[in-house]
Amino acid sequence: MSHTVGVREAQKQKTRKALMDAALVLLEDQSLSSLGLREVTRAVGVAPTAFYRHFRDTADLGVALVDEALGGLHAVIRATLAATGDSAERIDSTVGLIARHVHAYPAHVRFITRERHGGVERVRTAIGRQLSLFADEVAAWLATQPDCAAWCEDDRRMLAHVYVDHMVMTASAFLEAEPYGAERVGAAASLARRQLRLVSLGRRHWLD
Amino acid sequence: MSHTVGVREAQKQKTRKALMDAALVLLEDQSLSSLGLREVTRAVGVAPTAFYRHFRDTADLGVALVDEALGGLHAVIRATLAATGDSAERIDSTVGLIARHVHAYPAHVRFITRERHGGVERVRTAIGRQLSLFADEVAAWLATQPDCAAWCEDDRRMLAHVYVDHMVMTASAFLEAEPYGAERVGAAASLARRQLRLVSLGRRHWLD
DNA sequence: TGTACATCAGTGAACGCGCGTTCACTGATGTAC
DNA sequence: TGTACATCAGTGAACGCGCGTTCACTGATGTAC
Repeated sequence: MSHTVGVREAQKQKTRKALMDAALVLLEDQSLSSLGLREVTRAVGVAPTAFYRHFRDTADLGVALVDEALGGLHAVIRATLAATGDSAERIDSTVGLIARHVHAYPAHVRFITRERHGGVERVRTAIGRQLSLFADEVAAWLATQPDCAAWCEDDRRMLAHVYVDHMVMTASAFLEAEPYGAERVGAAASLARRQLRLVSLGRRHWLD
Repeated sequence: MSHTVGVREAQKQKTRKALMDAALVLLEDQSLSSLGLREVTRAVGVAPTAFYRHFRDTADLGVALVDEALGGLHAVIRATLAATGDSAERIDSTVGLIARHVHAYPAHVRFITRERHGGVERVRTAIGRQLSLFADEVAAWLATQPDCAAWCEDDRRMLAHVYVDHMVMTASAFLEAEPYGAERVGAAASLARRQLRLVSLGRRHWLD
């Protein structure tokens, strides 16, 4: 039942993707706020004016990058939450998942951590909205967990917030560790696991 | 014994400060990576070339802003750690302190959260170094606390890291809440306090 | 205290350059019959 | 299947503009005697 797109539309999507990929590379050592439209088209090998066929401006491209970077993670998060196992197993597999994701999509992760508090409002808002949706999903899942069922809604949101922030910070830590080799990546993983253990302990004794 | 600086040196420092203040204002809706030297001098009302009497480039100005924003906080942190009181009192006063600091220096706080993962390496490094020093101080203090004395050094650094990250995140949350009024600021404070309570509980049961 | 010289923060003109945006265009793809 | 017209992704020239950096300068402040 897949809709076959025409040759023209396929080529258009290909150029659009090329612009987004080139932007991600250029954003490795600058912020979106200083990214030039001509830089991006030059990197792709198209005329500067071609940019306007795809995006209104670089902020618009940034919003598209947010969707590409975070849009697909909702399913991953839901799957991670649905997984079974005791606390230690869940922590290990979650941290492993983050490590693999950062390794597979380093430029996307860098973009998100850089622009989360960056200088382009529309992009900051887009990232904030996605992270807020992640927190919603985690909070809804917490409501189904025996140990949190009795918590007030606000406290569950607080904890969900902690988990989401921790995920972003851990991804960022992995990114910083990568260039220094496996040892530093392992240290980042160990740090992340112990932090999650601390949170687990706090969670277990929240209603004491 | 205070050294009296000459008129010329005093005037130079005044211009330097004016450049830094103007930059902070301009950085409220852009990143350092796109801040122009001419923008800054225009805002101050000096010739573009005057900039070079104070800074090599805008990255250099950024590093100076990092020192201005974070350099003075070491004493504040040490004082906060040295304060007495039970866990709840300490949490309340710490969160209150952060709230007041953000209210007093919003532009500095925005600058730090924006550039912590921003596009200018030298500035990122300068911020990372300062935050790492904060973590050192917190870790050293934890070593003096009865409940953490038996922890391994790595675990104390982990917890110190959590406290420092939480401080930065809370400052950023206050900053985002401010324009929406006292209610949102109060919610941010409540969130921060409960997160610290969660950490306290985890800490108390770490060696169980 | 007064004088003669040195220092140096800030000036203003000039430069080459890349920027974002406009416009009319081209030619391959899509569509109707 | 073939033809005639419409669509539209990408082009290339042109524009005015602000950028970072250079340079020789000015004139107030500092210093030595």
